[in-house]
Amino acid sequence: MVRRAASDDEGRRPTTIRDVAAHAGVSVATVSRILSGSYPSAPATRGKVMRAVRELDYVANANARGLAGASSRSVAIIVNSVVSPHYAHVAQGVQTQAAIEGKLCIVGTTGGDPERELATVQLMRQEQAECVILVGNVVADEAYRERMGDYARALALAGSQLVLCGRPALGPDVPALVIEYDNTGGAYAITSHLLSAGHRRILFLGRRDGHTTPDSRIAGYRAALADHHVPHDPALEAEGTMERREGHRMVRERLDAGPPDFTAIFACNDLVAAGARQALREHGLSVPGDVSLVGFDDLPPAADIDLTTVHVPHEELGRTAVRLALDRERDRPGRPEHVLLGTHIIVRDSVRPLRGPALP
Amino acid sequence: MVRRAASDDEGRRPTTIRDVAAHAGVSVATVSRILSGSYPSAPATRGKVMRAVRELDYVANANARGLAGASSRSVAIIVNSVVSPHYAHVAQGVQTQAAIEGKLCIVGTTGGDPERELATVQLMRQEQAECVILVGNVVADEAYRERMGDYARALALAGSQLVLCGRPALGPDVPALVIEYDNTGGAYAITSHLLSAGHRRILFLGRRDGHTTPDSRIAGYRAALADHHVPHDPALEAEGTMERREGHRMVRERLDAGPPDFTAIFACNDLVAAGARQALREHGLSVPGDVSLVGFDDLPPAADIDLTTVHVPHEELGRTAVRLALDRERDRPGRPEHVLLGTHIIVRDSVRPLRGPALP
DNA sequence: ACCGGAAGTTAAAACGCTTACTATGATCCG
DNA sequence: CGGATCATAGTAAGCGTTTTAACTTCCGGT
Repeated sequence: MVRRAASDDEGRRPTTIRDVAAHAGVSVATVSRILSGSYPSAPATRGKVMRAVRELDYVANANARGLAGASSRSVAIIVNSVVSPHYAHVAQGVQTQAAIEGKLCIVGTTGGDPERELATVQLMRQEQAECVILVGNVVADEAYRERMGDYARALALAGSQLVLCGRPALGPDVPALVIEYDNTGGAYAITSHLLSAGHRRILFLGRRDGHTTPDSRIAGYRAALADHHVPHDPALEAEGTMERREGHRMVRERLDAGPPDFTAIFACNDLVAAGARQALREHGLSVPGDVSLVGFDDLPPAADIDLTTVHVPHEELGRTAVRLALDRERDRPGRPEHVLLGTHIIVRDSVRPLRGPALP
Repeated sequence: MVRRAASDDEGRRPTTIRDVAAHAGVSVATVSRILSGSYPSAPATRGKVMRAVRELDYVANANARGLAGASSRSVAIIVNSVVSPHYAHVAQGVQTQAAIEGKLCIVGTTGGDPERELATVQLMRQEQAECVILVGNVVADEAYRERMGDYARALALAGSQLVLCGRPALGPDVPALVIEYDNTGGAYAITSHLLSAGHRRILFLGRRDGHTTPDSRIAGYRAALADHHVPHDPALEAEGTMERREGHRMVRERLDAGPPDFTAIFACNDLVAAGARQALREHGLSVPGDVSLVGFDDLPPAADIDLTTVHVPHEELGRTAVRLALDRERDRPGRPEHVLLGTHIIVRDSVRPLRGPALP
């Protein structure tokens, strides 16, 4: 059986537009036109062609289609990892909007490695993606910026478009769309929330100089402290990545070293907050009874642990990225090159006002 | 330099292999062969070509490449949603293995709609994906099975391959790879775990007849009850979908109606368990103090809420799907058509033994 | 009766690449 | 030293679409 199928091979080649044309008794050009729909055609012809398509179970070859002229109808998204809720939600937005626009979505992951990111961009360029969306946090290394700038130019030259999603612009002369959300503003707001509750010693979890996301969040934290005339203690800025276990580690190490010298914690994201919360409980401290805790992102773990946090419009970020990138009237004066989406606090049950005078 | 290269052509058309050939002073065939690496070539020629590629910043056109013979180098994955941890983790596995095999990954989402799923498979067929991986739970509707069977055959005919990942086979004559994990076994094991702790009235959360995943999990639950000679009370099977808020709803409605008539809960997945836990706490019941709680999946929410659950090898599922699908020695006798990956219990802190005689 | 043009259709030229098949020297054996 | 062998490189024929330009009809208007 299998052997027969294999030897039939030349006969069993997939149906092409030529087969459809022959079956319907028209030319390939007509079939192509009718299928792409963008051309007048007699109803009778149309009927014949559609029937042939159904009978032969014909599906167009996307490669040939892409080659012959029409754009490849695909958008590319590059993320660190698909399992991280942050990226997943942005990806979901991209997916949704891509589907609406009739494009499909190719995904690349980098594991946070700039080298792999660059390589993946090249891959997407090969693939003729209509736009390449880069999501998230990255090292603001100079050599890297330059290289990415080159790629942005290369993409633009090829009629594609680089989109930076949730990360700062590369430079004024780089042809890239930037869709950001207000990291600093959100961090400022939630730090103020803690300050209003009377907290003065707020531990920041996840400082990581040179990484764009933590950098802008810590900036909001510092600005809020300054505006409230609370002295800034660098010792209250713990260094670490944005992973759950890092949140756990940072708090554990701190508590192992002695009793807490803070009354509240601002974790640079919800994952870190979840880790921190676990470490606190392991040391017999409750949230918010003993320590107040806030995060950033408003992603799944937040609701589960009743965390007050900053809501980030992840899906909208992705949708906007696609929508703007595909908005092909490039010359249209109204088309923004830089979008900043707002963030806002979600109050749950992880912050308690500090009783009595709380000055250090 | 750049200006010259651009003005050489009438417009800013992207660099082609012909440009590279001209620049290097060789034929296109030579460039093609050197780039694909699958051919002997003199080191001198190779050097010239590589330099030209670098100088012109040439990247091959994947569409043309796919058209001209070489396979399209892409695998397709179709999931309900990218944000659900379950799908995300499988997708991660697919991504990883695809990257290892040098393929890229195109993703489609269906939102759980069978109609959209079918449409997306067609889209992937157009795209000439080397395999199409379908993940997860689905209604076992007969008409749907038949249509999917047709698609499986169409894909096979086109040299592609349908892979069913975490869902049951379509039928004996359907050319599809099936990668499952042991839902029933896992459910049996964790139910036994509760039974061994003395629980006799175990509430099952998430019955949904006709949906493959809940069906097979509840089957394990029932089998364990039967084997332990515990009477099976259909009233202890609450109906609902696999979402967090549904877990919350099912438990809330139950507790609103009267005091708990159960001592433990088996939620059909971790998300539902998280929702259930929240509802319990809102009613002043603690886990595991008052009620024991277990889930299924071992995904992020589980660790945060200290949930005893069944570990599912999600990533491995995705990796295996890609690996097997691309294993193109179809005739190789050893190539399995059906793989069943094992599951095992992860014990955390959400189950407490029941004291004293616990017979109903 | 003739022309201009609309409507519908077609032949054929791309699109950028891979890959038989073919050509060219250089090397080697008898 | 003639022809066979080998290592490279080139020629050209597709791959399955889209699209341009051209070609029929078939009108109504003059």
